[in-house]
Amino acid sequence: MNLSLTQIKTQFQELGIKSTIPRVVIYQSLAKAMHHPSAEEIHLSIQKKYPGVSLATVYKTLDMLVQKSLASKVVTDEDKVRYDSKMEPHIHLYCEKTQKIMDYDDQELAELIAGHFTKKGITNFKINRIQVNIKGESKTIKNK
Amino acid sequence: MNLSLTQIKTQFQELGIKSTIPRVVIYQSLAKAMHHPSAEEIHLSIQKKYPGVSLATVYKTLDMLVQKSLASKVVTDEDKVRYDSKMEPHIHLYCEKTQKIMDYDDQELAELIAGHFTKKGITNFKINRIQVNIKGESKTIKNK
DNA sequence: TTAAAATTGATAAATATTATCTATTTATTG
DNA sequence: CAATAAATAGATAATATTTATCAATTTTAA
Ligand SMILES: [Mn+2]
Ligand SMILES: [Mn+2]
Ligand SMILES: [Zn+2]
Ligand SMILES: [Zn+2]
Repeated sequence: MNLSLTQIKTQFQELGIKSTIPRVVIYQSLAKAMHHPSAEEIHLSIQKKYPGVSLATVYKTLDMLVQKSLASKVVTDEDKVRYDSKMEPHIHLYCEKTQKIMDYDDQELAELIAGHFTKKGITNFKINRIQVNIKGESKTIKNK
Repeated sequence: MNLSLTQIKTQFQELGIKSTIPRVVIYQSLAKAMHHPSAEEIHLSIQKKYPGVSLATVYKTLDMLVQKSLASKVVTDEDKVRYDSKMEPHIHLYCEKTQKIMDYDDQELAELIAGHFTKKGITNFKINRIQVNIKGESKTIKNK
């Protein structure tokens, strides 16, 4: 999602988030990224245009965005958290060869699962969110 | 799962794993644990009976068990990997209040999802494993 | 413009995990 | 059972990621 600086400032204001250059730039970079970047990767991505922004600020801003529900954490087998600005429920495909994460939307499956738990809930547990993660291998088309 | 030392030794032999006291004890502790322990927790749990075993050995052994498919990693929002010796596919319930992980078996749901992807596969992706994680709150019965 | 409050960046500290390396242990052979 | 080669363990250093600290700067509102 390519968001303009003014779009982001407006969004921040609505949520009571104080607008600062680091915050806006970090959120813009995350929103544009399609690859579920880590804090380090976001820090690198803004280095050229905004060399002053520190890694600590990137971490603090990402935490804040998660708190405000503008982003979510994506954990993987690597010892490193990645972030996602796509907040609509969706499935993650983890490629075990490349470690890449792809988004996958499947409304039909979402409804299938939701329906299942509507009928047959879980005893003594209040469901807030159901995440489906699929591990496997992405087939690159251009081979052979 | 409560496994005896001889049971474990036999299992190791079958898989070509060299039997050592640390390895057997670490695997036994993991297999007995119901709470998806971290390396640190496993290290603590064996301290009394086997004070010599180092944390490095716990990490190395857990990696080996994952490699040999006797255990799997469980990642969470905490910056710490947890381990699971239950290798049959199952669902994890994450309590957002207590950070506890519970196992939940739902054969019906597993078949529902499997059936869905049999009919309607994912383009350019080979599915190896489907994990369903449910986040929410465990309702303790004894309140009120 | 001023001032209070929040945020930043520099840096130190904390955590979790991995690497290194020698001593010990294991499994195998005679 | 003793000897041996190979693998593993434990001690500890190093690495990687994330969090905490705190003075200086910036933001927002008055
Ligand atoms: Mn996900
Ligand atoms: Mn870490
Ligand atoms: Zn995503
Ligand atoms: Zn489990």
